[in-house]
Amino acid sequence: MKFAKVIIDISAEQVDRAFTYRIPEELEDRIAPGVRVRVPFGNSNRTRIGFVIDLTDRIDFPEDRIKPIDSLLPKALDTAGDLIELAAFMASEYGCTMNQALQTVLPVKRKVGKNRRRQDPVREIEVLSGEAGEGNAAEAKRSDDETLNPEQTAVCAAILRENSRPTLLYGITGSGKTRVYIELIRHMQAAGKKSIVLIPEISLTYQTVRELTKHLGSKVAVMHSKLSLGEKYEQFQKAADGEIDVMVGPRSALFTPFTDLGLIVIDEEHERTYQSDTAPRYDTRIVAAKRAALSGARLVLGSATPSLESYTKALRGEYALQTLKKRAHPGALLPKIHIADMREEMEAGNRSIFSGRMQEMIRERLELGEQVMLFLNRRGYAGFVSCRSCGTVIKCPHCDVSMTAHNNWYYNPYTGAREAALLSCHYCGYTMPMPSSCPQCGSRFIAPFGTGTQKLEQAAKKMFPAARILRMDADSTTAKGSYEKILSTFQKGGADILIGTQMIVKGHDFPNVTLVGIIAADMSLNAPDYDASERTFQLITQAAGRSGRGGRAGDVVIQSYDPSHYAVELAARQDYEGFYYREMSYRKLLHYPPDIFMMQVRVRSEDEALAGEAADYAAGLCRDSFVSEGAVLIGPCNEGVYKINDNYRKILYIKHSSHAIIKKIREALAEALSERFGNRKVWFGFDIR
DNA sequence: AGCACGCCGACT
DNA sequence: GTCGGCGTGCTC
Repeated sequence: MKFAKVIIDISAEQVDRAFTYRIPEELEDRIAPGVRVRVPFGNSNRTRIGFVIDLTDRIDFPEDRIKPIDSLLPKALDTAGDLIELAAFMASEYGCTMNQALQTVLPVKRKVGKNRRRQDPVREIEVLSGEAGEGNAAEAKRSDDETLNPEQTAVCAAILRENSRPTLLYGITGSGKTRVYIELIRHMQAAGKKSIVLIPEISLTYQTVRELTKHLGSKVAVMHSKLSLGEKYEQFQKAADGEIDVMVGPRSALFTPFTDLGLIVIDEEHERTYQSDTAPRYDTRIVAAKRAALSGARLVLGSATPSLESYTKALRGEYALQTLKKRAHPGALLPKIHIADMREEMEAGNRSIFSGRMQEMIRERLELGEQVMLFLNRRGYAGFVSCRSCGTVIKCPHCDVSMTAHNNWYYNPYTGAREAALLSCHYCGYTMPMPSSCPQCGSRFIAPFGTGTQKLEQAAKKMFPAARILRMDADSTTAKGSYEKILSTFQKGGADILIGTQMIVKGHDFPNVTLVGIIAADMSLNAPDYDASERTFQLITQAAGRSGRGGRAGDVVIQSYDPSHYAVELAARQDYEGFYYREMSYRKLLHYPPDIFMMQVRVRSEDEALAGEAADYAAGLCRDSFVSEGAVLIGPCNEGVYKINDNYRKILYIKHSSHAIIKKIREALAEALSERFGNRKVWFGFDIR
């Protein structure tokens, strides 16, 4: 092969195509798809870096104008050819440049810096689990039995039989999904094949990781989000060198350069972290399905609360569906769930954060020397507005999502309190003044909902002065290793109450926790997103699963201003199917995903007028050209937080029932917008759900 | 993204 | 007359 197709490392559409370069003889045997090279580029022959994506003998460009590759970048990693095809898929699926896709898919060698101390992530987890003491020993005993129960065996066999479709593994909490993964991985190891296990976040699921490393030993490598780029590269290097069989890690671990991949597992597939928030904004589940197809690997998506999207695909037959309905340890009891109606509490004169039931049960646990977890699912900065007397939440008349109070607070001269002056809708931009009394019942106790974990901690300290309280949230875990410190302190019995945001509800096993309190189930229920109910159902179901794992049945108290809401009720009953059908009927009625496809078009500019002009232009294009094709346009309007970093942010939504058409619309829009605004300081982003 | 070419305003 | 503005177009 005398020539190489090279993508230049510049993320601009105009140069995002393959350029042909001559391969100098001395480099002939070292140039392969996936390697990075230095090449002369442009009029001035400036040296630029590029990715080789293909080798060829035939050229479609005058030979005398073809320049030679300058040199090879040191220590380039041998890459599975599949990964380049995967990058091409991502570029087309998510409308990013090939360069961006390659940057995401191909590990780039960086200096191993900063976190050098942390040599072996697996050992780090072992150290942590060692500290956990008896809890760990007890768990080891429980999982000693290597045999699967009949249900798990059947599921494994069915997954292995499924050779073209991904499998959705719906298994209730405690049904032993991890055991199934381990069995599948062993099967692959026996066949000489490699496995990738994706998890939402190491710190949140270290128990799953521990189980995997314990059963699969030294052939497992673990990546986590605190690894430097250099360290990630080192892990990838091990995979490329065949030193390991299994890679466990967050979504970027999907791109582990295994050449003989047999299995991809996505654990807790409903988690939002599987959606990338930087370009290319890919959905790990979609890209994983592509990678599995390209390399003939099995894909398993596991969850106790599958995303509506995945369950819908399973029902349509696009995914195979396997279920685990039995708890793996017959002794393990489901927790008892109590719902506290906060409106009644209000009526009875209780204005504290804790319902009478919650106070009573916390006291009881403290006396018994058992532990309590209090969970507050605070989301975002924007607060919804609700009536403390009747539970009414102010909603947008056009969108059926909560109105939010944000960024426009004022100090009420009568009460001295900071209050919202204006409410607006996240979706259509409709605004209304903050009402002074409840439109439903007239109560004056109507206010933005804003309880935070710090406030909860203070209240708990005041109410239970003798209790030792730990708080874990984004603010208290910024320091390295602080997660682990808080968790291991709590696990060793160093505190009675652990207060936290959603990070405390995931996959931890605290045998002495016999009470889980969900302080405000309505918090996520009234987030201004169409999937707020789904998120709430998932959180409550997962949180409830935390209580009483040590052989005793635990209790869960759910506090809500809207306790009859189906998400709360069905989560309390652990009724996933019931929730699925109920929520799907709502999505169908209002035309939200996964019933249809919805594209977000985001517009940003430091120039407010330009942002507005660009958003209006995009909307105009859509009305002129796509509405006739059945597309529905919503907006444009200001984003929930209109200005960030001096950038004004506009958003519009385009809905369509066909994925192919919505992609076509994205391409047409992207082209027309770059034609019109390409040289102006405005940025566009597209995102299809 | 850069860099050159190219065609119109105020300056040594 | 020339220096320089940034609009348009190309990069193997």
